[in-house]
Amino acid sequence: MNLFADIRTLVGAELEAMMVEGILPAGLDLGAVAVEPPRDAGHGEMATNAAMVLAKPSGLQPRVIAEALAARLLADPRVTGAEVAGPGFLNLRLNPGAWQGLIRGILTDGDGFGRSRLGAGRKVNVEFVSANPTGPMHVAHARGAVVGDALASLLAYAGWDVTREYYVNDGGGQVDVLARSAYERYREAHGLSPEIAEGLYPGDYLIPVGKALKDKYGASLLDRPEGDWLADVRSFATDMMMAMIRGDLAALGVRMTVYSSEKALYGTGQIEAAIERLRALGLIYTGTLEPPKGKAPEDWEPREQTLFRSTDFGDDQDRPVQKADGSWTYFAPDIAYHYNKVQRGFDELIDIFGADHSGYVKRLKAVVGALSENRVTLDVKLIQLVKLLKGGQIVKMSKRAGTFVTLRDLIDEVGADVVRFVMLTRKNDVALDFDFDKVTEQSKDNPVFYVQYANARVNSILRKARGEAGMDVSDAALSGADLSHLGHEAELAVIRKLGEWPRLVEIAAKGNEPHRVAFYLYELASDFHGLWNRGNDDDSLRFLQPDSGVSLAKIALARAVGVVISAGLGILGVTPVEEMR
RNA sequence: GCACCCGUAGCUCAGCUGGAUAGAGCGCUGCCCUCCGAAGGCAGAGGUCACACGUUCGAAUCGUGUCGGGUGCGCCA
Repeated sequence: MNLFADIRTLVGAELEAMMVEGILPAGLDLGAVAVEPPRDAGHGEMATNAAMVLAKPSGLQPRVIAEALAARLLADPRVTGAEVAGPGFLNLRLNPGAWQGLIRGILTDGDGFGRSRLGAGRKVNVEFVSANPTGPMHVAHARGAVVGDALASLLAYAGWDVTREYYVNDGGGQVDVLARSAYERYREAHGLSPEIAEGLYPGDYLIPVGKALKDKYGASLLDRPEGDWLADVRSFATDMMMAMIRGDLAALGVRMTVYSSEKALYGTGQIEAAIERLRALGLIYTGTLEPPKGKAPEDWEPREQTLFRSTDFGDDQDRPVQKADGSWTYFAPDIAYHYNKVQRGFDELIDIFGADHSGYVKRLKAVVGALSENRVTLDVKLIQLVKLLKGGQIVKMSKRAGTFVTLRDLIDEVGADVVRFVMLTRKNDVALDFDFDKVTEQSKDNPVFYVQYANARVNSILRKARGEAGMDVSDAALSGADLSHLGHEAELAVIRKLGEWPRLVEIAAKGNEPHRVAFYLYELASDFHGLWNRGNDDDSLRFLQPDSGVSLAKIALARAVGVVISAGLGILGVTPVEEMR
């Protein structure tokens, strides 16, 4: 149920009829006609730009179209006002009954109110997190994890068939470093002093890996050349790291559908096949790159390499798929991996990357386009940095010094719900300040608290009605309420906000922008708190009334707010609280 | 040098495939409340949307250029 869509349908039908009747020229494209909430509520409840966008193609004055359309719309019982304003807007007022009916729709549909078929069941793959399996997740990963997870939920809610995927980078040099680091901890477990050389991972989290290696292999790996143990230790340590990361993700409430392995692509011919496919398209050649301008490496020497012609797609240079020694660069298995996703039948691919991967976007988009004959789109969301603040100070993080803040630390300190909500209070391409002091504060400054508090108030109303008044406040009972009691402007304002929810879901899903949900929830909570506060001055605006019929209608409104907040928080992966403590 | 992102109120940020007088929170000013419908409420001041040109009936939004900040740029992933 989507009132904006309903009215848009009405407007479209009337415009079609006007074309049939010759009032408008036939064959006009109505694609740009929109029905939206006006920016200023004083202008009305809904506005359409139909007259303005059709003025030019029809050769008519906007006012002429608008007035003709207005007269027709007024014939619909839902429309009680239609005024031409500004450059040609048509501002509509709706029968209060139409808005009140929305409440009944929300109570009937529950979580389904706002669900959309926009995605039309198209298959989308959201690849996110993909942290290297070399240590625990830290805050830099957390934001990408939350954004990816919420985006996936949003798209599912809006009608896409969503796969959540983690690409495990277990095939490169960094897992060899992991293995060597773990081996030193293995020696340590045998009472030898570890030699954590420059470049190895010094973190304590590898101590248990060393012990586990000792449990499994005893002393059999001691004093053996690297070649004897590297592969085994690598595989063992990688598995333990992935188990730890899965635990971190679970603690954050992030679900994955699939874990794909980079290593598994090697030796299967998939990399070669993907490269050959590109070669057939004329996009792979052997050549020598120019040294980078500006900052040329000191040891630069020209080498002949296998290159991908990404300059054809706007990249600033072609990109090597093979190193000078003939082995694959990271890019090569990634090509194969994206080819694999294309072959699995996805219609859309979304990659969530850290902002430091920005240089990687063009070549990947080029690869996906080329390997799918432009059937599959790739959208890359770059996640900007998170700056941690504590007591007004920036918390400095250094991977080398081992002083980075792990995701677990963060969750232990403020809770997964707070981490998730706060990470979604910015759009992804803007840096985010995460202020420990603010996010745990119980005040209006803290959006997490403010939204949760609204939901808690809804539950408080339901509890009281059930307890003190002994009312039946099941959704079935509430949807039978006489909603004409909800006629006050402050109440209608909340209802109108609720009416925007289905529209917002579609807008957010179209742009792959889950943060819009968080902002919407804040606004809805704000309107609801505003209505609640007015009850302090005006008894008739309180939710619990002496007249049980009136009470039922007002409780229905509160419950509808709770339904939408719960649905929204569900998309964000935040647990709605029943009660503030 | 090139590519990508950002530049909106004193501060932190929204701004819905281009729409009306550009919004919110904090901070500031004034009034009210401080009776658990508690963890404040109401109102007000405050902006050449970095700058210039262009497209359009209409630009914070699209295009080009300039300035400022961030990130990245073969043999790491």
